[in-house]
Amino acid sequence: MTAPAAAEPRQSLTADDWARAALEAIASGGLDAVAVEPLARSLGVTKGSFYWHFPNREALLRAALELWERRETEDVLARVGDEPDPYERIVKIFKEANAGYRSGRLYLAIAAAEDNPLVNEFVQRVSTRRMGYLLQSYQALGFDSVRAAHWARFAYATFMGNLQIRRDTPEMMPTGAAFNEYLKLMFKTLIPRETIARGIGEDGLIAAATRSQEGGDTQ
Amino acid sequence: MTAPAAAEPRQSLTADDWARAALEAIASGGLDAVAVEPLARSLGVTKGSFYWHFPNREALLRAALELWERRETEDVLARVGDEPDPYERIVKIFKEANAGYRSGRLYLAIAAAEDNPLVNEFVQRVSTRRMGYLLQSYQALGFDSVRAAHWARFAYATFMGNLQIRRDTPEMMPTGAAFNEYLKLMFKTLIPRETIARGIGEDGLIAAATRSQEGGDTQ
DNA sequence: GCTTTTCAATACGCGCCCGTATGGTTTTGT
DNA sequence: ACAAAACCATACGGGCGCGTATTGAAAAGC
Repeated sequence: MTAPAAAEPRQSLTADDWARAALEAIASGGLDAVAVEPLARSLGVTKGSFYWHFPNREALLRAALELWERRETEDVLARVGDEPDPYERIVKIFKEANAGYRSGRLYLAIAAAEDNPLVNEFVQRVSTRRMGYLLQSYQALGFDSVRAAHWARFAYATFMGNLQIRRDTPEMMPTGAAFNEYLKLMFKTLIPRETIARGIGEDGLIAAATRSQEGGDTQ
Repeated sequence: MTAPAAAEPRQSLTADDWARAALEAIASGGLDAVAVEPLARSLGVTKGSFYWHFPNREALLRAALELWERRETEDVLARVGDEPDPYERIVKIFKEANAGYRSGRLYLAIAAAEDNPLVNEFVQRVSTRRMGYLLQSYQALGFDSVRAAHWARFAYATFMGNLQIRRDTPEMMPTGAAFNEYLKLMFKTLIPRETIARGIGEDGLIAAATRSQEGGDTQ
């Protein structure tokens, strides 16, 4: 613990190395942690390197956000893109989002700087795309677009909130079997699959919602 | 638009004035916006004033957080503390949290800096207290503590997520009648009434619950 | 009336970050 | 082998925020 340490620069840094480091910095220190000199130190180089790869700090920020957006969409697509069953698709999205703590933190950290117009632009796109998946899935479950939008928003809000809870008050989150129970409860509640067969009426929704709590909750 | 403008300092500033200004700053610029010199400018004075009222920046931050915690608990207590019906209590918490956009922004801004130990301490307390209300309410609805914890967490996550959506992608949030529909959907889903009839068996509660379904009044 | 106390302006040094300028070293092409 | 390009170090000026020191002026106490 003598100095901030310096990872040896294997060969020669690329712009992408800087972008990755910037994302790392955001995840653990927020948007303001994207500072040229500290990043240079953590990469074991000096500013001289940076200003060869980028014209200024904002360019780095943009590169980092682009990397983030790419990863985000690729990941989601790769994991749930080919799932045919809409129910399972929603489940996968949920689990994926609830499992990857790291990416969750990153999302929250970036979203926290939504006042920055550049950041806001990216958050907008990523959020819209994610919500789009959910919307499609709920429509595939048989909901008309209005109700699908409500349920999709509901589900999205819930998992965003879970991320927040996980970050801010981890003790509130159950672990092990209890966590699985919690997940199951949310699935049953947020994905009323009976609605498809039963036709879509107000009563159907209520039935689906209420029934969700008495199902066998073993394991 | 010549300078950042300066609100005239009515009389003489108090420590509380500074704390209020600091909270304002957090709401619109994040934790880092709590900076002595900028705040002094916005208050129409100089640092000389600040360092009479506070020993340093951290003291201001603490004062702001204390003010926040006080407001937060007072507000919640004042609005839903005396509501006897647990169903209505949950509804009120939800509506309150979903209506006050300002306080929501503030919460998110503060929580975004949970890496700061001081901040984390306060977030912890406020979150725990809020969650406590929900937990009690669900227990009053007839759930055993495990299930009540699950439902409370679920509801809390959902409304935290709604805050986030409202801040980051406001277009996703419906307005007017559609918003009331959305709220109703969440109420019906997150506050299962069946348990009331099964558990406590108070007819009055059921009446109150059904009554609340039609009075959607949250702009 | 005069002294304290209260509140605030001004001036200074420090640290940290940005961006530029300039030069140095290592690779690559031929 | 030599020039060009890629990559990085060092040094500088400027901005901005923190904290201290010192002085100044209005209100309160006696």
